[in-house]
Amino acid sequence: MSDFDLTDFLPYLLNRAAEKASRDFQAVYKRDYGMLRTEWRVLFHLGIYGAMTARKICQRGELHKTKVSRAVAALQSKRFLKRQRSQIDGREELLRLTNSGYLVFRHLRDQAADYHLALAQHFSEDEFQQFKASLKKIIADR
Amino acid sequence: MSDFDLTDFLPYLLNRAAEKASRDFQAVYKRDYGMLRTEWRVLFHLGIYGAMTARKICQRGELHKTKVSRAVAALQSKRFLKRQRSQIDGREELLRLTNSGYLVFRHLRDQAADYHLALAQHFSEDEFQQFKASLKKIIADR
DNA sequence: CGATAATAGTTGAAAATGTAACTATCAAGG
DNA sequence: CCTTGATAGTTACATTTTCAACTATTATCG
Repeated sequence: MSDFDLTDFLPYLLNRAAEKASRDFQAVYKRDYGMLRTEWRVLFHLGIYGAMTARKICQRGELHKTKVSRAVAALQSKRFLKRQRSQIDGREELLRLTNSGYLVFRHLRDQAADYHLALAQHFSEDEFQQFKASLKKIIADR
Repeated sequence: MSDFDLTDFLPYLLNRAAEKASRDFQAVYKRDYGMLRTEWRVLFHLGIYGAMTARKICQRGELHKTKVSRAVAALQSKRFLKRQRSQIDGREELLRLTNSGYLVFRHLRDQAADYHLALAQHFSEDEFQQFKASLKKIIADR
């Protein structure tokens, strides 16, 4: 019918691979903590890089501020983080994980590391490095 | 705070790369034809592989049947495809692009090829082949 | 044949997302 | 200071997606 090969079209491949990886890993944070993808991302940003404002999370993760705003509200209602209004700039809030939020982060971080390792099994060390480098090229491309 | 590197976590990288590629290419089919991602996928399946049932599209593209059902309805209302109830199995419908649907497919296929080429520019031939092979590994992994 | 189960596809309600408009605070120039 | 414009974050509304229940048809097996 046509010689265009869908299974070679990069956006299609990327989407299917991402959907698959997301579904697999989502199973963990959704089942165990009822979290959504953006909540997971926010939790990880705070867990890894420490307390920061929502704006910083938006910048670092290229997430829209409404997504982050909702994720923060959800994480707060689960008591995984606290907000602290800045004394210097009254618009900003510093977001900081609570103890239980940090425990959850560590649990999920370990699960993530396990899953990452399981995926890496499919590749040689070189292949895997190159694969990640290629993905970063796509992301970095403005 | 933690030595886990988010920017090296494969599901995260995959998601960001996929989001970026999707956003870029979505601009074309959304702007020109008001189509959604699943509509685009269904159109491409029919354009490339010829007429088939919704069920086949679900299987081939790993799409949920409600998504496909709604995409088919949308494409039909745009007059891009026709349905034909099977004589053999009264539950099935054969989906077939109309002439205008096929024209749209060809236009988008060309745009896709262009975009694909633009992405490929960032890689050597070998890198690009390897990149696609890696993505296929992820997808194929059951 | 007739009951039960399976399959193709649709639909409605709930959840999630995107877009734009909104509040509150800060910055800069006159 | 005071007006205008920018920024941090929230909210409302429309669009999409997901999940489960539904209809209609075919398959299986006593």
